[in-house]
Amino acid sequence: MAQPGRPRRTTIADVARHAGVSTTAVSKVLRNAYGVSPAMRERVNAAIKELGYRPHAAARAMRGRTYTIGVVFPDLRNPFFPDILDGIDEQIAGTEYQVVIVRGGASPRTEGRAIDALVDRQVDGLLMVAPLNTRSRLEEVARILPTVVLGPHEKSAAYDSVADDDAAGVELVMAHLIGLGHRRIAHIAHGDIGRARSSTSLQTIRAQTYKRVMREHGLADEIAVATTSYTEEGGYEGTRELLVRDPRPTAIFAGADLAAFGSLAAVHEAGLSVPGDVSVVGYDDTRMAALANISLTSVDQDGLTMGRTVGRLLLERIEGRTTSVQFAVSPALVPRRSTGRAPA
Amino acid sequence: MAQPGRPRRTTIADVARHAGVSTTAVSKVLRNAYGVSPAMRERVNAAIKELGYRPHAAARAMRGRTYTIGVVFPDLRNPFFPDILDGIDEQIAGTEYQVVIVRGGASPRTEGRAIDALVDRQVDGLLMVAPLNTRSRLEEVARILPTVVLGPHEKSAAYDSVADDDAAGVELVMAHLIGLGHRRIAHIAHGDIGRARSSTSLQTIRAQTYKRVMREHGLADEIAVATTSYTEEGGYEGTRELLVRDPRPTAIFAGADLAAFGSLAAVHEAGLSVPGDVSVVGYDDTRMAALANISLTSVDQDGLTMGRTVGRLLLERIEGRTTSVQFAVSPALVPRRSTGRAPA
DNA sequence: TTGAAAGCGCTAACAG
DNA sequence: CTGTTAGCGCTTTCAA
Repeated sequence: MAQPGRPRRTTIADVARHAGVSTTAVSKVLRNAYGVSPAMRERVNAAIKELGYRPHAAARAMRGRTYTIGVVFPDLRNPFFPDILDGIDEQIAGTEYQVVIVRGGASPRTEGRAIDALVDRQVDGLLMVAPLNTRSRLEEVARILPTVVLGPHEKSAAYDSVADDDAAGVELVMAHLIGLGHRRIAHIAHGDIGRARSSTSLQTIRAQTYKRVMREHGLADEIAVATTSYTEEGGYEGTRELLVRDPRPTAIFAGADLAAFGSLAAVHEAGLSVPGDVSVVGYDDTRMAALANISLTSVDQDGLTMGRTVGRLLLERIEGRTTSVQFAVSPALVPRRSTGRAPA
Repeated sequence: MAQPGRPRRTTIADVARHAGVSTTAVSKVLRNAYGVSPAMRERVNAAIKELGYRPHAAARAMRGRTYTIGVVFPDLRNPFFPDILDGIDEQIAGTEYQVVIVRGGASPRTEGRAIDALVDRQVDGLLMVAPLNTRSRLEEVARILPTVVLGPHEKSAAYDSVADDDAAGVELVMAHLIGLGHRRIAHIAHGDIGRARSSTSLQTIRAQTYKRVMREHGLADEIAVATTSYTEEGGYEGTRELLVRDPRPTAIFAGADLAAFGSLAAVHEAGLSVPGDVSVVGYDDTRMAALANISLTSVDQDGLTMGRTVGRLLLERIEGRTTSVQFAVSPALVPRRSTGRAPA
């Protein structure tokens, strides 16, 4: 693995020699630690610049921090996720921290390996997005390192959580559809594979709220759920399944934009028009939803704000906060042309 | 940062004590190194399992490898990127390696910082996807660690490269459109900001090939390029710009699906039909392109194969290969309903 | 085949 | 305010 002629890295010893000071002095300057004279600081910084010194992360990790924040995403296809990263980056800009992303995959097992990998690499903070692992597994990790969980509606003493108020979001959607005269409203859900305590997952809350609102409006008999996944394929398959019902639904509420895109495709393929025959609603308000030819009614859960909040909480925990906090972000309905009055 | 009561990690010393052997022995077992008796191997493995030992990555990094492969993506919104990761993961499955992803951002400066961050963290291998930094900067990095570059058509002695045969892909698109009778074919390009040697970047090659084919067919006067970016916004803005031309183009070839989605939106917004008034073509053949209501003609560059190739090359280099190799992946045209005969 | 011991580059007591 | 020094957990000579 050693490249031929691979140059030795510059170390703090080199910097110290160059500046005519001790390695301790260099270390202190690097960490902005207490007790360095301005003169020394200047000399050290000059030497650092001259030698092009960069701290060796592994060596730092042996004693202190890695200045690394690990983020576990279930997958990278959801266009909503980059917004979260933008928010985090905004918060850590100006700090020495670096965000690294790993994919958790679709099962608790692969996700567990991703978590282990980050723990082994001594990240200073961990963000779990829509985790599949059990709450107790997450708490175990949170005891080892500062952890924030995004998605599930959980109050844990061990980690912070940030979540969209999914119940409120779904209520907005349902009020919108019911207000347009729809009664046969179907839902596309994301299967809660493998997660032991699923009652707090965002997908479960969305599905449960859908059912509750249907019942509250005397539409219990019209409840129709296709449980697939929050992906294009999931939305497509789920919609095909729902459209064969007789009478067929006049509105389809997909739990995520990605699924709604698949849903739109299936509706068109069935020779039906949107919203003339079927209204379609998504969730996430991704950029694609706003495009003129898609114009998908969706729920904006403001990923940027979520990301900012996550970033801030993580930095706070890294700095020593041990009390746990929860944040709920209020969603907003963004009505577009994919929803209209129910057909007569 | 230390969590209260944070449990000390199990180390090889613990394992060694538990198994009644030396730490050297444990280390050797962990690395499948030469010179351990089966009996000892077994005892050590048993102790590892019992104690739930996991190697400390930073400590390993001080002497040997980190078992980490770093990937730098310009952004995470391009739905083509996850395919690449799938291919890599397939190759490294079964090894101890872990892929970590960092975002390089839209400028050479932010991308440079991302590279530095991975170098500081001693990754064992680096994949640069569609890099913005100069070739010489990449070669500098490649001298430090095994590097593969995906996207640009460059032959470097320092790193391996994998690229789509973009010229061939564009020729397929152009032949398709010209075969349908189009003459006023416009192109949406991605601005090559900041990259010193841009002649090898995939976006430049796509744009250059477009121009060349136009000239070869006596359509030099019809060349129309809107240089924005390979994003929804870029495609939207670029198309609006192109549609005001008089006479307007009958076909728009966007350099990426993401841009093509924006293009479709702009065409619809202008009250024009696809492909009746304007044909639209993308590049990447993402999942969304295949959806029934989008049905975008596109070019499949097989991200999965690219990812597999990248993964294999990286492992080879980590294992010691120092000669440089180049791979070109042949693209295929996937005609769909977004293209049709040119209007009379 | 096995183990003792010397670092890798950095941080954090602790002394001066 | 500054420097000396002892490790962090692992890999790797080098002897036994």
